[in-house]
Amino acid sequence: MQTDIPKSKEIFKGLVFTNDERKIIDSKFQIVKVKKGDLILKAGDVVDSQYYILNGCLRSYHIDAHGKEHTIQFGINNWWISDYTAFFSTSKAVMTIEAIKNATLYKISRENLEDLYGQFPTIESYYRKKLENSFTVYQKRILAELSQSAKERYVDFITTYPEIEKSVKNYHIASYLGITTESLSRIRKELSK
Amino acid sequence: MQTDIPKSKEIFKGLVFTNDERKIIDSKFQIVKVKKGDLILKAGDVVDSQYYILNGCLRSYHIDAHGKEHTIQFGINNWWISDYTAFFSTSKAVMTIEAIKNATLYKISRENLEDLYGQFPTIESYYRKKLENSFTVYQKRILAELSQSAKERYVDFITTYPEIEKSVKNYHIASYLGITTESLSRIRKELSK
DNA sequence: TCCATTTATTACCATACATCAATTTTATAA
DNA sequence: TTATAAAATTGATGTATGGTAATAAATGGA
Repeated sequence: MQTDIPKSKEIFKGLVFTNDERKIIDSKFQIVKVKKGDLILKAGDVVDSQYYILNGCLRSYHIDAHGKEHTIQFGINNWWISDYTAFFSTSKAVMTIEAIKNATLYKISRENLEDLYGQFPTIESYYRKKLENSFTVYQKRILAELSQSAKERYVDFITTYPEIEKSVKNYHIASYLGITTESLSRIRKELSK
Repeated sequence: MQTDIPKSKEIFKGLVFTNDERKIIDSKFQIVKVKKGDLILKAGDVVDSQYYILNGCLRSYHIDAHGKEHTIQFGINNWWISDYTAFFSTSKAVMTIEAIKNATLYKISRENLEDLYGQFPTIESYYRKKLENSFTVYQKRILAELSQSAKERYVDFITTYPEIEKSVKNYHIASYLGITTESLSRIRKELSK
């Protein structure tokens, strides 16, 4: 049995709320349990929610015109995941989100999130920082793709995200780095020397 | 002589303010005129401002470990530019920002911007949307780098940003696409057939 | 534990883009 | 307008990564 920690305590770790406030916040999130292989979102879907990952592992990927998968994001413990492009613009999903391992998620709808923004400025500020941080991560990734070799990007990846490396397949990492699984295999061989 | 349009009318085109409010807002921005070749920010600088581009053309670029330049962003008419990674985190700049053409900018400091956030929720919301939009643009660029050839990315670039193409050199575009100027030249030859 | 399936590796060859070194074209300033 | 510098192009060659196919290793279910 899991101790019944309020969702708000898990999600908004740094923020302080009264018990009454926690009740309001907790009521906006819905627990979703998914099994390995499940898709929580498919390209073309309407995206009206985002997900806090309590545990497990997921990835969001795009399938290009040639049918190839490109991983945009992995998500583990304490991360958020969604198709944010679609979520922000209320357009249809271009990403698919798949559970790589069984996972427990807290789902919140755009509507409920906007309610929280209105009631709790600290929550709005929390999401703003999250967005600023994602922006920074994306910019670093663009620079890495422009300036580094596949080997360098792989070493950076496993150094920066050792926890993710444990949970995902090499072909997932390859699709994140933008190389084939064969090339990644050759890189790994090189590095093992 | 230029008609004296309030800065706030240029910058926050969709938003409605009273004359008194406009005075407050306008007082937070400072006009900066730069000449072709000027740098408004250098790698290593403290970044405490961002810039609205009234006219002209700028680019922000990163110089990698091998001394190569990688353009992250171009900015023209009505765009914003800064080293946002540094601006958000109050860390030192990793980007250099250069005027490609003479330009007129409206500069706002982090402090003044936060004042405006406090006084005008619509301004805070304006910047949030801007950030969401940049996030989306970055994600598209990551996907393009992962899934498209240099030729495809070049065609997309000149189709999406015809105004920018007019103002910048081919080697600027090459550094944005992540290829050499020689490769871009070959791609252009191919396309002209 | 064993079999079936998934995942990773390897070899061989192909291709996109990089590098280097001219050379030509275009822009700029005296 | 001419001289000079900056930018773009071209050719020859190198290299990183891709594609295909076969095999090996690891994983997971009966």
